Amino acid sequence: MRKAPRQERSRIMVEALVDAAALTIAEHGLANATTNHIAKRAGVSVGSLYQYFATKDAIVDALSERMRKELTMAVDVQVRTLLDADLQTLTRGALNAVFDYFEMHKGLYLELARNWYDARTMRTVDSLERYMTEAFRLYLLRHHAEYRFENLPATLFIVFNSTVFTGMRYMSQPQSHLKREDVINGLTDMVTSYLTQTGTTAPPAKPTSARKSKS
Amino acid sequence: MRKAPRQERSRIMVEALVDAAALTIAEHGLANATTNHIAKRAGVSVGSLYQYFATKDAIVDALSERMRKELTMAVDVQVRTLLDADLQTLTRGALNAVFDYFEMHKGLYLELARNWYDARTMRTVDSLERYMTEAFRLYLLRHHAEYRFENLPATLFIVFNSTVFTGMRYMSQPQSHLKREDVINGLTDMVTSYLTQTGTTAPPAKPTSARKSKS
Amino acid sequence: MRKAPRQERSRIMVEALVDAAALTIAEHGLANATTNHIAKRAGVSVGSLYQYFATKDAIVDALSERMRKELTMAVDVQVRTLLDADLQTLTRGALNAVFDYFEMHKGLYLELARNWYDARTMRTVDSLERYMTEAFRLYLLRHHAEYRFENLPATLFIVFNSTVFTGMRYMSQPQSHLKREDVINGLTDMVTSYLTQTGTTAPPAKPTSARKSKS
Amino acid sequence: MRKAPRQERSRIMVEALVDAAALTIAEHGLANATTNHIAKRAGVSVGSLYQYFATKDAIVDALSERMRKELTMAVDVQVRTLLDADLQTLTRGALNAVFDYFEMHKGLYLELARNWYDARTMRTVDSLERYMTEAFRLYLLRHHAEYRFENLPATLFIVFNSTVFTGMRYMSQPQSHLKREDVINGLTDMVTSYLTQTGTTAPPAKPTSARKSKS
DNA sequence: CATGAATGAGAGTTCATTCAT
DNA sequence: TATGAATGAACTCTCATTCAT
Repeated sequence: MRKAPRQERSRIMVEALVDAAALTIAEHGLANATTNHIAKRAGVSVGSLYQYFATKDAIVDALSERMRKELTMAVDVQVRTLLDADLQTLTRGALNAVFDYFEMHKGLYLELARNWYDARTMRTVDSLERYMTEAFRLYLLRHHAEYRFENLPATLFIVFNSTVFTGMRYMSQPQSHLKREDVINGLTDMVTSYLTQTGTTAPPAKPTSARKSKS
Repeated sequence: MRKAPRQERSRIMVEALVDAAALTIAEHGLANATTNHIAKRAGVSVGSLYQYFATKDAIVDALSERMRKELTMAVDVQVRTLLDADLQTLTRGALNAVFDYFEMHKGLYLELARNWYDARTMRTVDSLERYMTEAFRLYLLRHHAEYRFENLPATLFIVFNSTVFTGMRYMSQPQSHLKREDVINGLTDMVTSYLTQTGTTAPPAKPTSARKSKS
Repeated sequence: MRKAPRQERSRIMVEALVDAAALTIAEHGLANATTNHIAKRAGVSVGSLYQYFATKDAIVDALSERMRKELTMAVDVQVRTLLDADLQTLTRGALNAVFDYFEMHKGLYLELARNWYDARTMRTVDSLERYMTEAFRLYLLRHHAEYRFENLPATLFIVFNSTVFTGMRYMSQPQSHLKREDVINGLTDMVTSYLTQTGTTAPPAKPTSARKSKS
Repeated sequence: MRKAPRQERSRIMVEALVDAAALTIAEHGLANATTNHIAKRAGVSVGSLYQYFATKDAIVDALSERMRKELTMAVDVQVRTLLDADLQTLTRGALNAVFDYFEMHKGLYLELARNWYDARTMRTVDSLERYMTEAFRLYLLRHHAEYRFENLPATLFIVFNSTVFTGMRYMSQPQSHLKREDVINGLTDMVTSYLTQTGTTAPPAKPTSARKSKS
């Protein structure tokens, strides 16, 4: 089966290197993961590493990208399955998918997640947010009879970040006195009640901007 | 007692160094901020820096600590003032305090916030969370007639992290198409509706794993 | 098996670095010999130095070790050859070997010798002492008809240190008004007369310094 | 008694600093004793230290010098007392004086002694050697009927260095299996037998390299 | 293409020395 | 004079990156 020799080999090498990067970062932390560590772990020389990645950052980027793809896929599966379920079920499903994914790679991508805000990973977060937001938007549109929003982008931004970061923080703690189930339940409740609420947004009844939100 | 002798001078130097650290970190990022950069920015020599801080980490710790104190204080003022207000007003007040604080130091502490999960800053986050959680708990107890919770710790964990991280993410973006007001309103709504909801927590009425849920 | 591959190159580099260390230490003194100096003198970068030695101390250790091996070997040759010679001949032979060795590397290891007492080189001295002591002990046992000692360990300790340090001091002086031959002769006489003496050890006949020594 | 204010104060300060240097060096080792340590230990500021000593080395020099003076004095007392005693008694007396001195300051000057060969302390050793050599020479001259030497300088050089360095090495060891008494006795015997021997110096009666030293 | 020895700028930290108070 | 905060050159060691083999 000696087809696709070049490209195939190359792809395998890249995968192996990203794997090694994941392991090394998980073990030593992002800051202490050296290119030599990674190369050795991948069973190749540093020289080879630089044949496939121009820069150390390029590897981390690739790892972020892979994480993004996998996470997206994991959520996507849930969302497709639950497109017709009610909001609560969908939310819980999506959250469970995310929690599962992180737990599956226990600590593997966690260190990466910890550096979430690195310029490097910023792109990845943005991309992830775009996808999730879009998915959620589609769901909401499909159920437009039930939900109506004044400011959909803001709502989605809030829902995405609240759930993702709270989940990430939960899983970042060595051990928590909270049970995973409770966190997921809480988040689900919060999101559900937020999205299905009947009323009252906007400025406080300060001097009473008196929005008679009959809408 | 001459004017501002020993201790005063020392305090000023420490402040200057922490300021410089904040600036330098904001500009170069936490990882690339060197002790020499910081010292130079503070207008002193590295030697002086090490006269006041035993270690590079010690400076970052000091900066974290300062941020924690200031943020805590900013929120504390709001909370005390609004102890008798309704939940929505209180939430909005607290959120505004946090947003104001960060905007006041625009980018100053932001880079620090970005590295939120560093082992170093972890302590600070924990401490902040403890404070905020306690404040919120007191408020809720004072209004126990109105609110009742099954799992208060989980609820508070979720509220704290959702608001803080969403706010932080919002302000981390160079520019957003969302208006600050919208984000604050959204968060406020979400928290309010979550805490005042009437029902339904817990496992979905999943007919699956055969929970005898008659639903 | 190409010519001198991995291991050979590595061995050469190590040798070159130890050589450079010897030169640098001889020139600047142990305390002022920096890793950068040593690397530069060896014609390589600091990085390379640290590829072969984990620590600055590791180089000095290697240098000490080399000195120990060479010195031991030099003396060993003499001792084996002269095992059946008389004590005077053996002593002179051993001393000449040591003097030759140091003169051969004129000043090369001298600075190292000067720091003889460094914790670092202490081990080396101890090892050297053990070897020489053992060699001498074997010689004495072989000639037990002629020599008899009350306190052999003490005797050997004295002989070893007296000859070695006196020799070292002699060679440490930029120039001396004494001739090498005279020093060696003197030491030989001293050792010989000490080991072949007939009598009188131990505390002086303290009470009554009136030692009946008719001599 | 307010006489000699300037000079007296100055002398006291110098003493205090040298004392502090001795303690600090004994505790931290010569290489790790900083001027700040020494000044603090002396209860003054670094600035003051530099008022009395131009350089860090100057303090070490002063300490060496003091050691030299004290050691010389200690030996001098013995030598004067024993000028008419026999050689063995004199030697033992001198050795005991040296051993006592070092033991009295257990470890205080030991670290300094360890660095005996430092350019810095070289002078001191030389001076000490000159004194001891001279004292011994006087003794020998006084007893010229008994002792006669072909090469007095070489003999004295050997005796001085053998005894001093062997003694120093003995006391440098954390603990030795040899008893102080045995070492002193051995050295005494060695010196005595060396100086009172009847014959045979010079090249071995080697028939070998065939130097027909008729010359 | 693979290798891994070599590079060297740069990081954190120390400490002898100075000088304004 | 005494002080001790300030200095900054120098040190050890690291690691992303290159290039001869």
